[in-house]
Amino acid sequence: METLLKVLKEKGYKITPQRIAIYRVLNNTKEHPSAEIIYKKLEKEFPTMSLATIYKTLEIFKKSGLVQELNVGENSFRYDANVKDHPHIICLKCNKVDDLPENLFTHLKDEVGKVSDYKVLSKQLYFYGYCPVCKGE
Amino acid sequence: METLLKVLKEKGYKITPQRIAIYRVLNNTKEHPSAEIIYKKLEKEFPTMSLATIYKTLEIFKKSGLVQELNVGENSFRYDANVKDHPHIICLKCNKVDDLPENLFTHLKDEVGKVSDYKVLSKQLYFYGYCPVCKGE
DNA sequence: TTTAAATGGATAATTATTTTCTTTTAAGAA
DNA sequence: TTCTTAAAAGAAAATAATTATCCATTTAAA
Repeated sequence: METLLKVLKEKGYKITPQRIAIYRVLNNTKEHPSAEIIYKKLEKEFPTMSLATIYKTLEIFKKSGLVQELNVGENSFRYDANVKDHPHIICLKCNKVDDLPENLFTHLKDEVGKVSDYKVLSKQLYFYGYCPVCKGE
Repeated sequence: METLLKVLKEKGYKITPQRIAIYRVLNNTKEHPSAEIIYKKLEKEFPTMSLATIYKTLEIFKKSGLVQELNVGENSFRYDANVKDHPHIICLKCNKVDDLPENLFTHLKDEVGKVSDYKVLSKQLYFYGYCPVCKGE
């Protein structure tokens, strides 16, 4: 949370209750919520906050490196306050999105650089299957 | 192309000029076009074809395993007639999407299965950077 | 050739996201 | 602490991609 305050100040953005709340939601969950979900989680505490504020805030967070945007193949984006480069795994039945260990596959970027002629900067790795709960059904 | 005819027949879908044309576009390109792009590529040949037809057809192709849908982080999907599980690399400047060799990283699914308690079925690997053209600028 | 079922095309409807505009607020200056 | 003001919030309208609906037409199987 100090991270949030420090970064916002650094970049010249104002520190507002809404921004703090949105960051808190993201920082306290492992579930990689969408804008809509964040909105619902905060509607009791901030009854007047609009979805536009969520989107604008997420945009700022993204630009500032405070969150990363995930594209797991749904019709909306999800957000993760863990900005370290780490893979995700998605349950095809319950649509849960879990983290995978960050140290898994750290070497892949270099290998791709060798075979591709691209200057490789980042990656997004998504695995799909059935989660521990759903695979038993 | 025989694949298309065989699969459609197998699954009980009718073979129509539009479907053949859409599959032809996808099968003859490496550029992973979106629905919109496919639409534009075919508008001379099929001036009356609507975008809805493209979307409906892509849905059928997807369900039938004739194409795969890519989610490279844009606001629209891209489509690939190469349904083999292979990684992609996206240029952050010109937005080109290239294929990476299929045999790269075939073992990853098993490794994830070991550490995750998921039953892992598939994966999507996206790398980001600058393409050979753009990296020189 | 016949005919039921599937498809295509036009259009309206959805859904996620972005923009616009007005009011409110955070943060530094006085 | 109060004042000032640019930035932010909120409401509502606008976009853009995608999906659904409806009906005339086409396809494929008998």
